[in-house]
Amino acid sequence: MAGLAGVSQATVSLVLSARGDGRAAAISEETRRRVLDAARSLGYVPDPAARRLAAASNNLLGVFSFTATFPTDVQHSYYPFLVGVEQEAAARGYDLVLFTGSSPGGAGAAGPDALSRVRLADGCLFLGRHVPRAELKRLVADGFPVVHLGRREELEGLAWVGADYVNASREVVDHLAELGHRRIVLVREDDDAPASTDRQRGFLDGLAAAGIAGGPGAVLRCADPARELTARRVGALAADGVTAFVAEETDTGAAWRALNAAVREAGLSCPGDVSLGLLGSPPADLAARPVPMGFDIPRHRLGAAAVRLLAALVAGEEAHEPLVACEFRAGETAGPPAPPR
Amino acid sequence: MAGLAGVSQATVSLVLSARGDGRAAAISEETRRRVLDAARSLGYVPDPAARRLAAASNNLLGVFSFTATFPTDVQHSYYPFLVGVEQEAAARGYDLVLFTGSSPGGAGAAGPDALSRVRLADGCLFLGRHVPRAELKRLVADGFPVVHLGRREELEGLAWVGADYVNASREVVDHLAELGHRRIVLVREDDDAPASTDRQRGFLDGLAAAGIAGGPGAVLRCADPARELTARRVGALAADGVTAFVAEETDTGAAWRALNAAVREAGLSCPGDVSLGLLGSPPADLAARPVPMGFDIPRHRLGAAAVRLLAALVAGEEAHEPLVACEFRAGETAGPPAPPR
DNA sequence: CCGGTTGGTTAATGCGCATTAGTAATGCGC
DNA sequence: GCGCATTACTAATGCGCATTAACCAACCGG
Repeated sequence: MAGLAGVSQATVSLVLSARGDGRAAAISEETRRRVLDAARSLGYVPDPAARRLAAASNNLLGVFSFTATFPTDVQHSYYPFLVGVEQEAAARGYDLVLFTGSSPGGAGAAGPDALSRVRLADGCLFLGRHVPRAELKRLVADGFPVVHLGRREELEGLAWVGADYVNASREVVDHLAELGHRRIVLVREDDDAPASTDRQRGFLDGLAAAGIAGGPGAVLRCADPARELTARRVGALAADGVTAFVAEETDTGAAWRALNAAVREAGLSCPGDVSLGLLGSPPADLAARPVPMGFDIPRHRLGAAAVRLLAALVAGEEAHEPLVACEFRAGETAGPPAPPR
Repeated sequence: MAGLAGVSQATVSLVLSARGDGRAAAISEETRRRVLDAARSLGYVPDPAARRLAAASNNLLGVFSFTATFPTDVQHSYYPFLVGVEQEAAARGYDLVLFTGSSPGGAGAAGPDALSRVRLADGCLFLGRHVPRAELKRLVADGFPVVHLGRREELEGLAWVGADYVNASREVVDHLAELGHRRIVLVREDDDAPASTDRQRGFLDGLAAAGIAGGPGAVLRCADPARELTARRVGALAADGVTAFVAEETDTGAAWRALNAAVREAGLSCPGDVSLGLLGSPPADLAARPVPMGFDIPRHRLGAAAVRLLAALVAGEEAHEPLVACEFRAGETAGPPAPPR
């Protein structure tokens, strides 16, 4: 231990774990220097496990992902989140521990104690849908700082950050309303995930704010968009006065794909005859022109927000606003409505 | 502690940390069951920090990158390596610690002790060119297990893994020779990085093996390929009997770009009039058709190899072969040479 | 010259576990 | 019935640190 090179042991601890703020502890400048020098020359570093055991903290934030953190399929990865996570963690002086949760062949994956390794860090961020509830609940119940990336309200007391789909969807409708559209239809899939219901709520809010009657016809709920959303149906709606369509974003992008196909087949031009909006980002294979009007989920900001929240929890502070605003994207698929015939 | 619910304490430890293999310790079946039941009903989980403290190894592998690990610019990131690193680490039961070395605003970034945090893990992987030599040397000298991703021979005793450019480049030439080409020219930039010289060596080896005279004209070294590699020059070479060109891969892809442009301008068709090879992967913006003949650096395998090597060092074993073979890519830019006129 | 005070340092304690030496209980042979 | 081996468990120790009470020196006012 560095104590030999210097003078004592507890002193080393006092020097190395000196809190930057507040009272600068009772250590003479000379001693401090001696200790630091010795530590450097010996390459001494306090053992994080010991630090943690001794009821302190070790400046480590865990990241536990239930799909491989670095999947081979980059498309559906958490990479964009991690960009923000890493930046924010670095800015706050934390290092990251990647718990390789259930990677292919993952080690600690199986057992019920897979999650317990996480306690090695000061707190932990969870990514992915398939987090075992029981385990997570225990962590929360034990007062271990935990933040879930993505909305997660069913679990009492679990902190989370998510994107504000309601307001973002509302902005899309606002935009269409400002352009002059009075008949707008939402195409969504038949799914009750919060991400879907949030978007619908924002959509309806937007209609209401614009003084447009929602009515049951304003939302098209399709179990199989590709089959149900035919060119004929879209054509009929357009003929009936609908001038704008909005589709929700999902993993598959089915609603958006079907909507686009139907509009094209119906012989309608996009910004000209009807305006289209996408409540999210386009799937990778449709990312090229034309850029859809809609919004982007600020994944890196979400990651950063999650770290901020986690850091606050670790520090014993209270949680703040968990919703992060999305970024409106003007795109090229929305314009003034065609004059009625 | 679960001891109360059961009978003792050390017994709990014996039960819970029972090694599956070997001698099943001296615990009666009944006691074992009692302990397990109690543990389950109390939701007891051994504190990993304490375990590590007592066991003296923490199953953590460090990853220290001198550019942000998750850069905003995904193109030039270490992401592909990390895919392999994570998989291999997971497979071996290690967790990863990301030392946010010099991320923008990084915390421990500045000080000379930035690297010493690394000792927290059982060993550490280093990515990036700008690793401070002195610090690294200290780690190595102290016997701390260190592996550098990318060739690094100047530092005595530093373990590293790298791609085998020599053999990969040679294979490219072999392929051309088999197709019947007898006059092949290498276009490279004016840089003495090992990645460049390795490729040239492999190229020359390939020529020699095919019984083709290397001669000084076989290698075109350009400080500024875009300017020096004109259509006229390429045309002249082709007229002189050169039937195949090979370009080295660099960050910018300048040599490959210039070669392609020159061939096109010279009015030469690619697999028809001349064959082209790229010693590496095409830059992202040229990744579409036509796929160049050449080789791919198996980044994820490199990452995995690095972890294997590091794990071996941690276990006190000796290092193995540091070179990882590249994958030959037939592509669409090479064919039999045009018959001489 | 003494009690009081402050600044600087250390000895001692405990975090929760793995490990090892040691104890109690039982079985076995002679 | 006594030694001796086995089996089943426990007491004790230490991992490396943070923390805290305690200690020592010097200094100060009275």
